[in-house]
Amino acid sequence: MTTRRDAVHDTLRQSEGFRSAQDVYAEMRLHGAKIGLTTVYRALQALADGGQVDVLRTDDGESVYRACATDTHHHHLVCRRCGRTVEVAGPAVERWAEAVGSEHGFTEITHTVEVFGTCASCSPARVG
Amino acid sequence: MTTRRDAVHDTLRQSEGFRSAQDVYAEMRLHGAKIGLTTVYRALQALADGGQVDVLRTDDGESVYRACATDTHHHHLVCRRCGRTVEVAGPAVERWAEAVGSEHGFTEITHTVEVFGTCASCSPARVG
DNA sequence: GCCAAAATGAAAATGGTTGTCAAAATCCTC
DNA sequence: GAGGATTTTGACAACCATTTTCATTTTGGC
Repeated sequence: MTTRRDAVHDTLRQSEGFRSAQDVYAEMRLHGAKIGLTTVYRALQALADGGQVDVLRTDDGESVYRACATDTHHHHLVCRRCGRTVEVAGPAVERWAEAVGSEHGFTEITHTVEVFGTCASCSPARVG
Repeated sequence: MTTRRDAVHDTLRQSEGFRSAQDVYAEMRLHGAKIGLTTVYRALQALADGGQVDVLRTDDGESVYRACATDTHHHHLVCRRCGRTVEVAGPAVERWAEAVGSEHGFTEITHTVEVFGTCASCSPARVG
């Protein structure tokens, strides 16, 4: 058996960064794995559910997964002109979110943070 | 009617938080506006493109828009079960966003923060 | 008024993700 | 080890937000 989940997890481990479910599926097929798309999705979800992989959404709304290597949670700084994205860490925000949540009796707190700005390359350029 | 874009922008201004394109569309129709879903999408994109509205993705991968408020800036703490919303201020976050932005050479920094959690009334203990 | 460019919108297409459900694999019980 | 319950799997359809298409309408200039 070796549940397909392990295979999926394995494939993800072999990848450097984040991969979409479709990517993982395609790669597994390339390697000759006999697996269905549905199963890949389910495996990924289960893995994410169990905390074995990290999930995040791309700007396209696509979910991408990464084998849990660095559990460093981070956010994105996005240039509103060129769309360039920089990954940023924000321990202060994490703490703030937690604090604000429990302060109001909320539990299982998660948060979404998006920082928009105009990057250096676009800033000096004339606007409009 | 000059451009439907103004109508869309207007509708968005009347909303407190983030609204999905579909929401905006539904609301406009309720108000009797004669507009198509396609146009709402296009207007929202143009608005976002011009920096008149902020965009972000929900956990569902749905795009939500908010008119650029220059008023009192605050964030929302949303219960993922009952949808209850609490407005919260986060000076620490504001500073963090600014710092992180300029640290990477970004200017005109804005940010969106949404905190999700389970409120006291919907505590996990009751989940069955 | 007329023509050209832009805007509009209804419907169809797109595409990632989820649901369905029957078949196959696995586990448990005897 | 056999038999049946349970879980997993996967092909395919269903979903649904978003995008594209394309013909029609509106806007603007002359």
